[in-house]
Amino acid sequence: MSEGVEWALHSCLNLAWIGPERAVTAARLAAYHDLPAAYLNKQLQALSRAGIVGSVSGPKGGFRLARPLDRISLMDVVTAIEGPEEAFRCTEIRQQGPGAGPAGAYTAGCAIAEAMAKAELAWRRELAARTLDDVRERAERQAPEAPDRIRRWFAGA
Amino acid sequence: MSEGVEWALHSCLNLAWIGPERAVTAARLAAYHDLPAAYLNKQLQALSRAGIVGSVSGPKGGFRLARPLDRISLMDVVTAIEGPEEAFRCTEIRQQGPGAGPAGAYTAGCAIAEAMAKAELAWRRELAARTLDDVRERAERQAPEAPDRIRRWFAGA
DNA sequence: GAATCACTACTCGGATAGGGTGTGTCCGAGTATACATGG
DNA sequence: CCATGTATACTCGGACACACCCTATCCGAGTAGTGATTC
Repeated sequence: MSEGVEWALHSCLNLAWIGPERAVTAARLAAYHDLPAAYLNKQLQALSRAGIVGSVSGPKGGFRLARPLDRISLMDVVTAIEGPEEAFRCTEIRQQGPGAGPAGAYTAGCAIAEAMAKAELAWRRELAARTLDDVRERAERQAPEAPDRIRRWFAGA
Repeated sequence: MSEGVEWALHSCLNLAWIGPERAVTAARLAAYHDLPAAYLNKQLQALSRAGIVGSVSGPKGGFRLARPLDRISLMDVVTAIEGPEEAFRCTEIRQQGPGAGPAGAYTAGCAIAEAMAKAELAWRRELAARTLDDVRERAERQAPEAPDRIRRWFAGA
């Protein structure tokens, strides 16, 4: 899985802790975790296209969350970065070569593809059920001082 | 996900239908679905290393299943081809840059990584629960004539 | 003094190179078969 | 005729190129602020 997913998730949480009052630039979000600024910008663009964050150009510009954390699921972020394609894609090799049966015999779906799709569905269901607010809550329970530290750092120079 | 997974799964089912009496060469398995023989051979090697299939060299050589289908899970095949690494790997960017808190503050796991790992666990659990024999049964119910057709083709020239 | 306008500085957005992993191919190591040879 | 040794053909196994996508970077489009200019 793309590394950008991890960056996007952390950045969303940071944006939430900073608050929606002012926009934060990609460069600043990147500096906070020592990430390449231009590349993080690319990931944030993807989040923007997906409607997860809003963006404004120019001075005082930057990114901010487009909706509250409890309305953003892990699935939303993963889909925004990785795309909507399934990990396992059936290429219907059963219909290729001498192994292909009579035409029209393949009305039923490939049993292998179905089994793989079912497993992937379980994964997606789990991701869709967990919102970023759940993650935030757990993170704050583990490190209660983190939100303040983050807010202060981003408020400073 | 690697395309080899699909090939490996179909090949395992084909091997089961052919029967354990004689070994089948990678070239023949590949020809059945019009796949590049040398590359399918590579995937079968991975299955061999994982102990899913057995291999013998020389004339009359080839591959055959190392154990019955009901003792081979989808997870086994995926792990054999893709490797044991998790799809989402946490690089602990929360400990990088100015955002890093005091040393020793990170005894608890990253909440993001935990949530992603839980989803992936659901996926793995589903794959581990489904055996190739389940898939075979469903496939035979959808196309009852397929096993005979496969057996005949591999028996022929 | 206030309004208008041009200028500047700053940020996102997409277009542009580089590297690593999957994809595809090739040749050598090893073995069962077939055949020639000798008893 | 039977046993033995040898040559041979065939297959797996790993080493070797190629391609595509992720990673990383740069420059242009657009905007808010600032200052000068004019009424």
